[in-house]
Amino acid sequence: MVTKEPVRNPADTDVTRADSLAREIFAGVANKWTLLVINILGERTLRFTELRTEVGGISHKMLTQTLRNLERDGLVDRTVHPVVPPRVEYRLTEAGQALRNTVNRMCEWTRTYLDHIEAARRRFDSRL
Amino acid sequence: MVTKEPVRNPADTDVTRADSLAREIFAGVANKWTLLVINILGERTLRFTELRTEVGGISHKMLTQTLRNLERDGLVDRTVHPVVPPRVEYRLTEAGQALRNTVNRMCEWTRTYLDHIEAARRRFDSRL
DNA sequence: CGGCATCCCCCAGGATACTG
DNA sequence: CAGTATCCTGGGGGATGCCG
Repeated sequence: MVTKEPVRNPADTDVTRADSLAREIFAGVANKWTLLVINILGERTLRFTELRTEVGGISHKMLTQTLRNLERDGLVDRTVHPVVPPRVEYRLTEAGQALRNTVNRMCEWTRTYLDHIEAARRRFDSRL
Repeated sequence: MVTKEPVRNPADTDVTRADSLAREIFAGVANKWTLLVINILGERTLRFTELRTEVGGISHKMLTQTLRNLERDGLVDRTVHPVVPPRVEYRLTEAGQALRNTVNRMCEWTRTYLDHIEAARRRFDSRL
């Protein structure tokens, strides 16, 4: 007799625990380059170089690395067109799109609180 | 003649630009420790040590540093009770709460796609 | 064009310790 | 208990170069 859906050990799904799988995944995704790339890759399909120019300031190396991780986690699809010069296209998978929704909110949040934060900083810095 | 609300230079609000204010703020917030701390500080008010134990794996130094940044940006309020031993309490401001909403979604996303991602990784790793 | 490897530097971030 | 400072190491991340 087996449990059909072997329910995951709750310890794995707890972002709070330093050694949980959830934490591992969360930490892997929670960094600026990953989130920015996901944000740029909206509904669109983009080539490597397009991505590179759209994500301001990202280096060739970091973009490659970020994309490999995203591909490995199944958040982006990578399509290689067998032509010369090579044409490689990236687009979000369904899982990637889902994450993108949250990233979008984060970007909106940034815009919404820009002034607020800038003001808070001035206040904080100008007292002592 | 002045414009009443000096509309912000669009360049400042574009997360995409490497040198925009939006990017600066986004990048400052888009890292695991900051997001985890914000997530833990839900509606609750927590003391330093409580936070320390609730955010598994964070070092004393990183927690201090993260909290200072959040305080500076006006995302958390810091209350010092003049007693000995000191009692310092942290809670999210309205801006912090707003950000927390997006962080929560990100945590939920992590749980939702745990298996999905784990499977994708196995597939990716096991070919070549 | 896109991937991968190499070199290298700088700083994120941990460990430790002293103050109020 | 909380904050600050110092020390020190690993690895994040840039620059460059060479292949397919």
